[in-house]
Amino acid sequence: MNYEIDNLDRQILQLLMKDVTRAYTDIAKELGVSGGTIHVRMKKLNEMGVVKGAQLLVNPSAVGFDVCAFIGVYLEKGSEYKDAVEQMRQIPEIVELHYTTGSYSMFAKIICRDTKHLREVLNEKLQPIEGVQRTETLISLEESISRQITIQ
Amino acid sequence: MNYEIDNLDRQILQLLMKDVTRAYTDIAKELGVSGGTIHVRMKKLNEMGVVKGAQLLVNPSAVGFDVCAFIGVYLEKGSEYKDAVEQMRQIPEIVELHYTTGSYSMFAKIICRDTKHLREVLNEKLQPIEGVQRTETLISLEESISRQITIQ
DNA sequence: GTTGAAAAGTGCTGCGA
DNA sequence: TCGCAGCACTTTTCAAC
Repeated sequence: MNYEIDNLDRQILQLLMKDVTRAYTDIAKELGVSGGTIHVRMKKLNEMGVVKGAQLLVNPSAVGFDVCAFIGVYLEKGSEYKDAVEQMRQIPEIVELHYTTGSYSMFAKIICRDTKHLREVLNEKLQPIEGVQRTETLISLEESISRQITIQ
Repeated sequence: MNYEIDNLDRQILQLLMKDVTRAYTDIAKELGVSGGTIHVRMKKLNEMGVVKGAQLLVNPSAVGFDVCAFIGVYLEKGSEYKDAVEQMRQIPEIVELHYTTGSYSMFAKIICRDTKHLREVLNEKLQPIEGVQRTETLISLEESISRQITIQ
């Protein structure tokens, strides 16, 4: 199951990352291969875990989630990381969690309805987690860029 | 064009956020309405900008992008923000950029091939931008959680 | 591994309630 | 405004190269 991604794979991915609704036959035409080939490649990329499906892009503020924030978490000991992750997984407001270098032990991205909701999550859900010493909050006032990587 | 999102809309969004490949007719069955209704609602949500299409989920490390980092950027003056954003938009490695409260002026998420690539982006692309005083880098050693918000 | 066409399923549009 | 049915399109599959 180890397969090197070739240039055709990368081209397919790049085109689909730009517009995932595009038809395979259309992509096939642009790249000069048949629609079946695109299908076979995408199936392989899915099975390999290179592609993890697709995601609906929803504007959070349009559904009532107006506050985006980043939380730096200090743990008492780094070894408590695994337990803390499991507990943070139970907090649906956390959309990203990273184990990072630097002064923080962990770094989370969190999306809430409003500042009151954010305070509730911080005080009632995050801070009570065992091993969490303190947190630092960065509130995003504006998301100026949001896009995917360019793979070639 | 101002329309309140009702409960049916939220249910449709929640189901599609979990699995965007799911057929409208299938969702219709679960929610007890017709397939046409789902289509009308999704069309409305698209026109309203609540839904901004879909995105292919690619595992960055599988395509050779192994380093994910967060960069806190200090600007000399906050007023230089707009110009700086425009220049940072030209850096494809930056996938997210936020204007934040706290000690940083801006906060960026960046995805690179390796640490050498990261250093190049920092030294040759980011630091030379006018108004950028200094930067702080947090490297993500592991992304433990990555998901979407739960809207109800 | 790629191709081309056939088969199955889906999204989309118009009409009726 | 919502639900139903037909049409066009796409994905998927498969045998052959």
